[in-house]
Amino acid sequence: MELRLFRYCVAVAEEASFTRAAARLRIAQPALSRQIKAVENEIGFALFQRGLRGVTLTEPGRVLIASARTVLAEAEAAVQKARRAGRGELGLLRIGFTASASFNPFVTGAIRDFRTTYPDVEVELIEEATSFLLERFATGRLDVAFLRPAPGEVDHLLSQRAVAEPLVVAMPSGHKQAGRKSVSLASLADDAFILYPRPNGRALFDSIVSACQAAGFSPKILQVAPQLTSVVNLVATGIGVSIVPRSMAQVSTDGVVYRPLIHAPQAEITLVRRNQPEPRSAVLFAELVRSRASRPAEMLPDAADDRRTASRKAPRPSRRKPGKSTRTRRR
Amino acid sequence: MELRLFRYCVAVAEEASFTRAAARLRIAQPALSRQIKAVENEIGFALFQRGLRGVTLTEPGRVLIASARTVLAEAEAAVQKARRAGRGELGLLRIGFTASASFNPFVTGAIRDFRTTYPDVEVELIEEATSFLLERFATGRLDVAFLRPAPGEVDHLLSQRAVAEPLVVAMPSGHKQAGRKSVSLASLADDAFILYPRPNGRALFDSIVSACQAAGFSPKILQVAPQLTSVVNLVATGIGVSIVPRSMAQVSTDGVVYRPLIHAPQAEITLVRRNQPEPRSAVLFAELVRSRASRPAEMLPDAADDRRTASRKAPRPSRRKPGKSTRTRRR
DNA sequence: GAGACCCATACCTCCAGGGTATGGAGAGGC
DNA sequence: GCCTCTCCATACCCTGGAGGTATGGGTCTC
Repeated sequence: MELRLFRYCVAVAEEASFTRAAARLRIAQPALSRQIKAVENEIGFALFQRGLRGVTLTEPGRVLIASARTVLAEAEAAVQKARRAGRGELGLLRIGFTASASFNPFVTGAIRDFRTTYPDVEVELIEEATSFLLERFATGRLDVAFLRPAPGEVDHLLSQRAVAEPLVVAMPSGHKQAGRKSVSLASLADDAFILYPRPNGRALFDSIVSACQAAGFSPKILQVAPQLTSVVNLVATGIGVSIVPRSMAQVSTDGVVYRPLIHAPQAEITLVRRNQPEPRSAVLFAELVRSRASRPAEMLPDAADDRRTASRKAPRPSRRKPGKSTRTRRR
Repeated sequence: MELRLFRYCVAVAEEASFTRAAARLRIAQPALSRQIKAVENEIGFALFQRGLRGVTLTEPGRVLIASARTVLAEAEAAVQKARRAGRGELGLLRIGFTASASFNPFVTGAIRDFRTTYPDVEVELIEEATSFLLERFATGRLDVAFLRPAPGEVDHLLSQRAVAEPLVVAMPSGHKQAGRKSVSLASLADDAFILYPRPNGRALFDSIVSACQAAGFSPKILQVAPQLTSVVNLVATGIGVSIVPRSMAQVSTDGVVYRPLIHAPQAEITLVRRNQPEPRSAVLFAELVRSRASRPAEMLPDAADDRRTASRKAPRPSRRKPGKSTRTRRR
């Protein structure tokens, strides 16, 4: 059974006449008669009651035509949906980001912006360490990602600068420098540094270490925190200080204060995406990020909003559509 | 776009290979390649990412295949449903009956029985006077009906005897014969008779009149009741008596008593159906009625059940399926 | 009874879907 | 490094079935 036959049946039913239906279908009446007969043979029952003034539907005819209409409509809809998917307006986009990027209002704002601009694209959020994100790219399990790549780490992928933010010091509130308005790296030469493992995020690790070396010392590293958020908690215990991207200051933990660094190095967040079988939605996302990046942060209402609400209880009043979901994965 | 192309796309997606899919579809691989390419041209985007070891779906491909599967399944289901409709197991059956027949447990039992046996046949119940039912047959707006035809009235239709029941007297409870166990027609010679208009039901009217004449008198007819149920209410007012089918005794109204007639005439209910473009479900219904009619009433659990519950508040605990409905029309 | 209308049958045409042969490109084995 | 295998694409040919024309049969209308 082919859709053509469904179309013919519907036409005959609507015109209540083989002759008129054939005219509408731009085929000859005998051809139509034969095709309808073929359908009736396949069904095993007459679909039309041939009368003297046209035809009427039999009961199986009524039932078939009712279904045929929906089948035809859905077939057409399937093609349209595929086209939309081709344009990137519909489908699935897997967005990865590192824990440190997830606190950046530019990143969260871009994702939210994308979801409202393209509501039919299902967004899957994947928070993982840079190394795992890159592994996902290699195996095709990720479309775009915000991360902080080390030099050369993403040469095989398309990448574009998304946003930069200065690093700040996170220190116990009882630290001797805690009273200062800003802190120089050199003054932390004797402190223990809490960082997370270098393999999980080479770029940030290396830039912190090299900034210290530029300030004239090699940091004493207590490399114990698996997650970025646990770094802050460890700082709160007083065992050491840390250097984190400024947006981490949103995580206001009792016993931790954040202070700007004098001559602070910038930590860049890069948007990376696959280049070979690249879904169009990833291109749309990259374009959206690019246009956001070209605007100053103050002009981004979402980002500003994000910063204000970040420390509150429900930072994101997500009114999600039924049927659409934003899945989030963490390791 | 034809279903064949959907089938091809699904096969390629499932096999992840043009070669294997072609083998499964029993066509040559180049033919399949060409057809898929045609689809991709129509969509405007590649559906498959050609790799070295087979192919993978692109995003528009994923979207199309997901829809294609449901379209294919529904197309197949449409054919199956039409076949079922042809066998009478699915569709619409319009069952008519007169008011007097609607009180007969055989009739209601048969309808209920049909609904449980063929749950996918939507039953439309139409309660109208015999004359209107016959008019509906003439214009094809009815499939089967329970009625009491006058001689020759249904010769152009298929008809079969369904059930017979004796006539009984309905009289005011203060009537002088009310105390008797059974009543002879002759003893009612001086009473006024409440009947409904002859054109609405010639058969019953005529059989009552001729029974009276056989008993030696012409009834004085107060012909004022448009509905059968109002006959009973009028009897309750004390202005006269009536002769009704025994199953009407279910309508227990204060002030009315029913008494068997001595040598009571039988009132037959006939099942009538169209013969020309007859839906198969009407045949199934007629067969069901025929098999019920061949069994004695005592062996019909539904009928017995019906009689017991008829005078209660909710005579029919209709647990109807969602989506299916039993429509009822009255004039 | 002639004409109109409508669907069915008979027979012919032609193109699209399918087949065979072959090419090209990358992966893997020796 | 070359051969081979795998897999998809291209080129070209063939055939079945969809579609066209001519015509017939039945019924209603005028």
